Amino acid sequence: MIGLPRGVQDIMPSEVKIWQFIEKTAREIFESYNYQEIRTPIFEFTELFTKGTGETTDIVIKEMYTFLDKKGRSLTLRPEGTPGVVRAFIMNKIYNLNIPWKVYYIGPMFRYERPQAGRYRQFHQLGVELLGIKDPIADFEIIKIAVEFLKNLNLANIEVEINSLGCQKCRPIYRKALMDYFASFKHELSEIDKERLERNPLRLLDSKEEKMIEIKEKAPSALDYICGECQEHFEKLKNYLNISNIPYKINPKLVRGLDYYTRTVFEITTDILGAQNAIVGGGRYDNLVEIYGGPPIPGLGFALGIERLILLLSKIDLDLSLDEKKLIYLAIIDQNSNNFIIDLSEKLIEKKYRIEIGDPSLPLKNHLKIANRLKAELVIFIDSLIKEEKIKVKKLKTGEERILNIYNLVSELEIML
RNA sequence: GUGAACGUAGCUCAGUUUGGCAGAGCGCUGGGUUGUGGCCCCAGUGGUCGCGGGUUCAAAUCCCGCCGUUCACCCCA
Repeated sequence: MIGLPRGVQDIMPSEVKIWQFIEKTAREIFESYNYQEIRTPIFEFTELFTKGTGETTDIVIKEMYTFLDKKGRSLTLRPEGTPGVVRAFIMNKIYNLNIPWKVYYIGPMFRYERPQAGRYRQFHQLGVELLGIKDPIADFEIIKIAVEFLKNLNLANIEVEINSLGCQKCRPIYRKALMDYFASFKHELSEIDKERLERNPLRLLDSKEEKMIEIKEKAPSALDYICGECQEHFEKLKNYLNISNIPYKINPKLVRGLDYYTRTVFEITTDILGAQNAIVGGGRYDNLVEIYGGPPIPGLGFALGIERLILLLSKIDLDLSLDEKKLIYLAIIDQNSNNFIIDLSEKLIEKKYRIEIGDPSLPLKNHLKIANRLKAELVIFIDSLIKEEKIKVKKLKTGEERILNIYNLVSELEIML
């Protein structure tokens, strides 16, 4: 038997309902805030991610599925959604006519990591991006949409954490302060952390190594170093959150693993997912459009892991069968009724029923067994009665049976249901 | 990439400590009962014990390698 590569999986029919429910809810919420869906390619030039996501990030250093195509071009399966969206924004010159630009996406992402619960090599993200608004009301809107979405899925036990990483002007000052601070502990740092210190000292803040937890406790906080404008931006965001009663926690140690973030970063976490506690992550990226060679247009967004969401939802009871169409099982006993069966099937489907056409070679008993297993509401017996233009119908729940005239069959069925 | 646990029927798992005929429940198939399905009763079906190698008279069981899953680290969604 040929198996499956590590970290990828089938989403089988029995589990697809929850996916559809999540996607439907997402579309409803996002579109009610006037976001439109965008579908970008699953692979892009590798450069898009090295430049955008960042050379110092773990994603780029060790997690990308990168390969050469037949002409020797370096391509990469997208590890996250934002770079593709921003690329599309620039390539299609949206900034000339259509900002702010509000889009969302749903689709697979790929990262070469050791799989764990809620973490796979092919996983699915649902993300929202907003380009062209500098005002903190945009930061608020993005967080609000994420919270609203989770609320609509009946998720409790979630916490919003926010932080500000400053802008191009003040970030270097903070970066310097962090380097100076950690440099004094240099002899205590692990090899990886020493390297981080040089390349991206912000990343040291979410290290979970025992020594680091202690050291970083007293590390300088970004909020003390950011400039006046960034301070004001952050204050305004907090104010919006207060007004709309979205509870949040300021986490000065919250940094994110992508290089392009500026100012606001946020995460929505839960305590019931073990180490994979981040369910939503996002932030502002005011320089990314420029990094890709576009005009100076600010942007921000969030992404959410669908597999993790499903893991969370599996802990609460959800009835997803409510909006299903009612199932009618056609038990074919008389083999010479093809015309009638085809005609009846079409009529039932037109009336928004689901139908299951039973295997005509089965005995009556098996038809009922299968109909019961499929949770059919009604079984229609197509047997010798058809010669008298009559047909027998059984309601499975009550066992009630009726003989109906074929001419007003469909309307009689509605009465039985 | 590091450390640990695990992998037995379609599913959930027992059996591994101390090597000795491959097991249970659910499901599935057939039968009985029921007005013809569900409930109940009876019977049957189902396995390369993850894969490969080694030790042994004998391996699901002990040893080694590989693959996969899970948990933690790393990191992130």
